[in-house]
Amino acid sequence: MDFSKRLTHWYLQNKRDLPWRNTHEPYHIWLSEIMLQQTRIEQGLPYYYKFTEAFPRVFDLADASTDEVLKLWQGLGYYSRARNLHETAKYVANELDGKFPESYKGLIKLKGVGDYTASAIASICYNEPVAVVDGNVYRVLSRIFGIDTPINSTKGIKEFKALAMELLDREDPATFNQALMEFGALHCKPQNPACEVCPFNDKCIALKEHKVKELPVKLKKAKVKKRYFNYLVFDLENNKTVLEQRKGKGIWNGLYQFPLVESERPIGEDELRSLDAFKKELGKEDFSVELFNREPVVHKLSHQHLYTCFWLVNSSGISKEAIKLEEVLDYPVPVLIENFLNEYLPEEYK
DNA sequence: AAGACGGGGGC
DNA sequence: GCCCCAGTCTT
Repeated sequence: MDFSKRLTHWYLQNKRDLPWRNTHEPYHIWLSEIMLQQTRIEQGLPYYYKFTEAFPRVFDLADASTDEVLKLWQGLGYYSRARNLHETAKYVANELDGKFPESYKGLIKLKGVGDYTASAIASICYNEPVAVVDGNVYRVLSRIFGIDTPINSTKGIKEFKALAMELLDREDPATFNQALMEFGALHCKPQNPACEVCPFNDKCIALKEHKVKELPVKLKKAKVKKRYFNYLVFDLENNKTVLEQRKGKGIWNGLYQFPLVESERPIGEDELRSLDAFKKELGKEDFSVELFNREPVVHKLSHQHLYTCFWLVNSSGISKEAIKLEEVLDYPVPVLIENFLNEYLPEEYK
C-alpha cells in the first residue's frame, strides 16, 4: 500500500475534532494557521475561540484597533504575528473586498504568511497541490525515510519540501497535509513515538536502524542570554500609575510595560539611583523607592532569561502621564507584567 | 546563513 | 536544564 493510503487510513481513524476542521473558509483557516505557528494546539485553541467570537469576519478584525488585537493575543507570544495578522486583515478587507487570494502564489505575499502557511491555506481551502512542511512533517519524514540532513539548514528545507511534494496526494492535498501533521503530533511524537503499532513500522528506516531518537537532526541554536530588568512602578496618589509602550525591534514590540531601567547585573537601590537611565526617568523629582520583590522574578523566554525587580516609586508631582489603576488591565502587556499585576493589584481591580 | 522572536509543557 | 511546538522576518 502506498504512503498516502496508509497515512490517510490512519488519519481517518485517529484525527481530533478541531474547530477549523469543520470549515474551508479562508478567514478561519488563515486565523488558525497564524495562531498555530510555533504553538501547540492546546495553547492556541482558546485564542482561536476568542478571536472568532470577537471577530466573526475579516472585516471585524480589520475594524479593531491594534491595541485591541494585541490584548486578545496577550499570552500567546510572538506578537509580530498579531501585528501582521491585523495588517493583513485590513489589507484583505479594504483592498481585496474581504476575499483572500486563492492561490499559494497570492497567499505567500501576505504579511505573516510564509511557505508553510500559504501551502496550508491553499491546500485546505482551494485543494491546490502544495505540500506543507512543519515541525511534524520534518520529524515524520526524517524518520521514515532515514534522512539526517539538518531540518533547519537551507539544504534540509529544500530536501524535505521536495520529498513532501513527491509524496503528496494530488487528489486530496487537504487531507494528506493535515494527516501528515496529525500523525506527527499524535503518533510519531518527539519522545516515545508509538513505533510498535505504527502503520509504517515495516518500512521506517529510523526504526530499522535504531535511529528514531537521533532523528530529526537539527542545528543547535544560540545560547540563552541573561538580562536584568528594573521596572519602575509608580505608585501615584489616587491609584494611578505609568505605562509605556515598547517600540522598536526587540521583544514585546507594541506591548505596554512600566518604565524600564535595564542594568548589566543585579543591583540594589543605591546602584539603581546612580544609573543614568534611572536619572533620565526621574530627574529632579522628589521620590522614595521600595523594592517589591525580595528575589528577582525570573521570566524565561526561549532565547533570554529576564531577571526582574519591581520597584515601587512614590513620587509627587511626577511629570509623566499617568493612567487610572483600573485601566491598567485594558492594556496589552507581557505575561511578566500581567503576573505582577495579579499579585500587586487590589482585588477590586481584577 | 544565522538570529530574533514568547510562552507553555514534557522529561 | 534542554527540547519542542501546525514558522516568519530581518540582518
